[in-house]
Amino acid sequence: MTVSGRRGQRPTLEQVAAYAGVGRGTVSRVINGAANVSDQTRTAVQQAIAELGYVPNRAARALAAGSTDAIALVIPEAETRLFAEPYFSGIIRGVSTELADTDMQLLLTLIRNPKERDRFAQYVAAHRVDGVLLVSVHADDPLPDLLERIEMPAVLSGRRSGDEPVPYVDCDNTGGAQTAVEHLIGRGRRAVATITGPLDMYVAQCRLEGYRHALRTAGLEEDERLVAVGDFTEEGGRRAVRELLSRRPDLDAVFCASDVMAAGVRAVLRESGRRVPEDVALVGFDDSAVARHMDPPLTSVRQPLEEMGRSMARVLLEQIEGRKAGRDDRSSRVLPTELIRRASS
Amino acid sequence: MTVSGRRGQRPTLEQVAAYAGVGRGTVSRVINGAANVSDQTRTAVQQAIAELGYVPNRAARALAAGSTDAIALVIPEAETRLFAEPYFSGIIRGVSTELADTDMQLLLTLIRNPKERDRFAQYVAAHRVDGVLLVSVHADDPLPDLLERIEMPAVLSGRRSGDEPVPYVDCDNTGGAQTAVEHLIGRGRRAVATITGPLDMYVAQCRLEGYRHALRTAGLEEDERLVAVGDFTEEGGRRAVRELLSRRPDLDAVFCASDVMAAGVRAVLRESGRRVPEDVALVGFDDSAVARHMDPPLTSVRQPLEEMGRSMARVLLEQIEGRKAGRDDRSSRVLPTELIRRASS
DNA sequence: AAGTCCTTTGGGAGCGCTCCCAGACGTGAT
DNA sequence: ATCACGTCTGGGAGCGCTCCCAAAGGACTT
Repeated sequence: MTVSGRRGQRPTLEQVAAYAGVGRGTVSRVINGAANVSDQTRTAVQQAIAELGYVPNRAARALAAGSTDAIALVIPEAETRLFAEPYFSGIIRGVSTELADTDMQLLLTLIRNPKERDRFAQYVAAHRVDGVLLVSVHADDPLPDLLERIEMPAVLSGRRSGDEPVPYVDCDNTGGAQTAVEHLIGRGRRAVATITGPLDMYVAQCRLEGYRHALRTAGLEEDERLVAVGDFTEEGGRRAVRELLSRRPDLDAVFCASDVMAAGVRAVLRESGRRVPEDVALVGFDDSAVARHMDPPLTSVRQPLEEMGRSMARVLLEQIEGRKAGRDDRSSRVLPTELIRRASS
Repeated sequence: MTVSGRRGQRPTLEQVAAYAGVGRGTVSRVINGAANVSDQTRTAVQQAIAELGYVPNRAARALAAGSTDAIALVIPEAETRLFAEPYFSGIIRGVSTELADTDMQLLLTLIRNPKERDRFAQYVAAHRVDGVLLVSVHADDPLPDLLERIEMPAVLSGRRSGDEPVPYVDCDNTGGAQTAVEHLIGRGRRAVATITGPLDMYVAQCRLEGYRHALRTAGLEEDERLVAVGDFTEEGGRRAVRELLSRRPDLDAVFCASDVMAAGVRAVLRESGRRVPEDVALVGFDDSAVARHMDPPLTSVRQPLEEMGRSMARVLLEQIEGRKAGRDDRSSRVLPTELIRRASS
């Protein structure tokens, strides 16, 4: 009899059991940390596992147990380019860190078009993953509702609206914006303008709300001519700031809802002969690479991306765990932001 | 009798077979595109699949077939921060694109420390994936050799040395550097300096070689005082350019082996009262976000990241396919770079 | 001494698929 | 009519695990 096993014959549960002189069930119990195993037996099994270098077969486990030990991280492709890169990799890093101690696998899925979305939807519906992490979904994305319907654990990064039904992890956009604007006011600026993101995005609404709140708190006038709607792109920032300058040429500070827009603003200010920060102070949002390398370096609101990633993973794992135990562990989290002060303000 | 199936009872192969009035084997054959199925039967089965919304169970398939339909993308954590971000996400995007038509899954693994590396090594040894994509491995990383030993298909992004034994996909670093320097010379610069990466990295050696080659071709002197060793960081760029300026205050161009170093160089040049590009022309490498947002925008050598990712996936899939068929399909690829001209040169 | 309960254990019965063998059927040659 | 050969098909065996039931044994009680 030759050893079968079509490739790199790894030991199986059965072999470990035989080696340790116990039954299959017992080894399984030891591996899965079930109670009801005597210390003596447990030790013997653990030794057998170590000596044989046994590693459970994931596919077999998944098949038998009906779970997959994998979660998917879904990233809409469009966002990847737009949102400054740190967002993307920061979140991944956090998620990965949190998963390192688990034996959950991280499945990366970029969704570029409706066809791929449908494919993923089907994939998820077939229960190929235990949970889903959705990065920066749009308000009209059908995926969250689909997941809800098939009772697939999910966590969003960011909210689609004020009363997001799906568990999420977000940063305190309102508070971050408010702090930024308070900072500008604290530096003596009085004509503080803002360039928002697209206002159909909740994140943009929040940052605008923070701006308004800061002005109100400081007792400053809220001049609508100081508010311009942008779209998170550099070109959008350019356009918006030109608008602002034409309406209120006396503005002495601009709070941009993203660093990328701030880069556009900076360029236009230079063209118009205004110095930063002497004539116009500038603050951005995201603390991206762009901010650090601008001239002068841009003060910006930092999101705790890595921590957000970790939280997302944690919240998702709890949800999965809870579902298994028949509970309903759904929670969300909002993390604080931090103002990174640089020379632009 | 109620329907069993512990969750969201998806149809199984068996049920499809019953529905179509054929045997299990036949359905399996249709799904896997095997020959020897009459058109009539095939059509009937396909219809049954469509009507029942059948999706094969991956775990079962993996268990029965001994393959996993998944490949791992491994990223050493250290690199994530260092290498400008576009690298990371560009490659991922390409890989993902190429995999979209396959039903291969992409597993993302960040490796932060030796412990995690060992864990991954074990994971791979247990054949939990069909292949591995390694992003920017160091010369002393034991992973490639391990993979070689256990005959696990693998592809590297970048080479560790001139005669890389493991299949790789790289960009033409030498050619890119050469083009960049030729461009500087073409603009009338004669004292062209370079700041290299750490010279124990092959990529740094190549870019230096390209620099040298361009000078030689143009018949310019190769003054060692015009070469400074950097480390791909901004601070390293600062230090290196100060060194260069002290040795050759008359330099009129600098080719930096990375954009990030160029950012440091730019700052030092400004401090020293030198204008870019009037006094000193500047070219970087990577075409990262930093390059676009520098003042003036930085001319830089672009790597076709997305295409590299696609190639990596393709090369790996061929290798996996080949191995299945008993062949040895190992190939590597070197892709061309492109000089993106901006105001800095 | 018999009964009760709890802890610990072994192993059967699948999970849903692929692989492969044997059988059914058809075609053409003898 | 018989045989050989090819094409197509059904279904058994098994992948390595988890789940769960029943049995074995020990500690107490009555």
